[in-house]
Amino acid sequence: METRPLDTAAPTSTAKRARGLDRAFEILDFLRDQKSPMRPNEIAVQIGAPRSSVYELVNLLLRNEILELAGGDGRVFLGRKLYFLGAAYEEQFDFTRECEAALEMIAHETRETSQFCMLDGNKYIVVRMKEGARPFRISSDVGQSVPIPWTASGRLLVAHLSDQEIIDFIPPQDFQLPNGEWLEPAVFIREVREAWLKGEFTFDSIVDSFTHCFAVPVLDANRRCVATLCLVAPREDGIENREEYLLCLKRASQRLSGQTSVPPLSR
Amino acid sequence: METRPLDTAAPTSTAKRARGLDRAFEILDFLRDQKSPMRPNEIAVQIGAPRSSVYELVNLLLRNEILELAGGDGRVFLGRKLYFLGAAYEEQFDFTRECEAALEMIAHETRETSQFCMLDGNKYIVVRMKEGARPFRISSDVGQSVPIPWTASGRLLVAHLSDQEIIDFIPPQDFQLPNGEWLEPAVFIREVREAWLKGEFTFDSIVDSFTHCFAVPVLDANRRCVATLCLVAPREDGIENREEYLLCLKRASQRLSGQTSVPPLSR
DNA sequence: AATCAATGTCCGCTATAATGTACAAGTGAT
DNA sequence: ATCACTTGTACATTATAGCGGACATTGATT
Repeated sequence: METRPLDTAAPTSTAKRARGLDRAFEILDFLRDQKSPMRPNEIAVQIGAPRSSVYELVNLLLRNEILELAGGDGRVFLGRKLYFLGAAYEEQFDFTRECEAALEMIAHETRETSQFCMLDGNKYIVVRMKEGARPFRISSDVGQSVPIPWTASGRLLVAHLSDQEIIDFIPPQDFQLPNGEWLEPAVFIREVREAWLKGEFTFDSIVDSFTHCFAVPVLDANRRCVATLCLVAPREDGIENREEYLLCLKRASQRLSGQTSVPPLSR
Repeated sequence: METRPLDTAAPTSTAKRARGLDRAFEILDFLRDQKSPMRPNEIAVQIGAPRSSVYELVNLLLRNEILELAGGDGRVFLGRKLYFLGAAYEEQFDFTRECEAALEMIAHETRETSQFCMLDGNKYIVVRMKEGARPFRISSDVGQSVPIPWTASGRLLVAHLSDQEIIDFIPPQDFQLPNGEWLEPAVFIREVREAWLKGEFTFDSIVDSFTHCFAVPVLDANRRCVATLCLVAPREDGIENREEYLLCLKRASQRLSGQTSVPPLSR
């Protein structure tokens, strides 16, 4: 019926005149990232957009209650309407309940921190998290965007793409790990394929130096990985209980997979 | 430092060429209302927008993951990104936790159904609800838009507006009650003023014929009504326990009011 | 077969939205 | 007092986004 040109979702930076809609969502994403109200001018500067455009868009978004004045001094932040729209999404694809139950179960059996993760555009994000029995400082907060190659889940979340698509999909600079080293895309892709075959991926976290990460895929009706369940454990614990932990994760993911309540992956 | 032109929020309907952004959010609101995936063509027809425009916008929104393919046959629905944005909003104005606690408390003390309500544009909506001990069919679902004059909470939610602003704000046809009768705007306004003075409004529901509704305001730091707590009880129960219920509601609202976690009302 | 309605695509026209630029006002440092 | 900087507003220009309308498919109904 159609085949989208596969625009790589990237808001394309080279365009001379950006489209209002794209700019608008760029603003929203930026605010989400900042996690705090900002002034239009500041937004314009930071996202590298013309001031006049940003002012106009911000006013439009305010009118629609997509943005709200917040924090005084003309600062704006994400608005109530987004909350309502998000709630409507959640209601339609009601994965949160089962998801919460799955995390609960994992946390109960393993006493470790467990997470439910997805892709947001071309980044990885933690959608829900359940702290383990002895909580320790986890590097990635809920809702924080993280480069895909930095994470165990990342190996599974792009498994439905071809090699070339993976290359095109992930921003090149995201292959630079937090320690400065570069991860060879070919190596990453090999890990992706292996992870998909085994239905799991585990490694010592790249982001910190004391945890071991486990990830297993959550599949939609078409057996595509739309999300992951993962588990973050202190390294010794992780190594020691490896098989038990993996089994637990897989049991949980099995229960989630294929449910109609899991949102399908487009394309 | 500035005074926004105060654009009266009206999405201006007379415009010849609608702005893409407005159309886009019109689509999103429409989908929220429908609560199910729809085809672009159908959307265009129902919201009375040019087909070509809607197709273009839908594609743009798909690219940004604001919409997702869902339900097959090219149907689209609200997308994951909206969920993420909504979550970010919720985190910033973290009223849900206290709110949930307040509802819990009310439900526990009264055994009746309690709700947390706000304005969504120029409509009333139930943001959260806690079913009472003996749940009965409540007319208004969570997330459903309802005309302001139909609800007890409506009397409080517009209390910060002047008479004229109230008239301008509420769509004229919303003064027609579900039974077909017209509520005189002047009468409504009088009720608004009284409700605000007493810090409460109660009446036999207009929407159904067997419940009595109680509403009390939740105030922000500027003492403006940004939300309401309300309680829906069978009529006899409502009349009988009137004072007790009101007291309970007011205690709960007191705890919520003025918290920084309550989102401020713009303008 | 023929007709009609519903759906998706394509393309040219033009109203207008995005932009650059100039201006004004406030703030703080020197 | 002067400069540098940040923030918000106003306006003219032009690239383009929204629109109308033609066309192609499909599937149901006659």
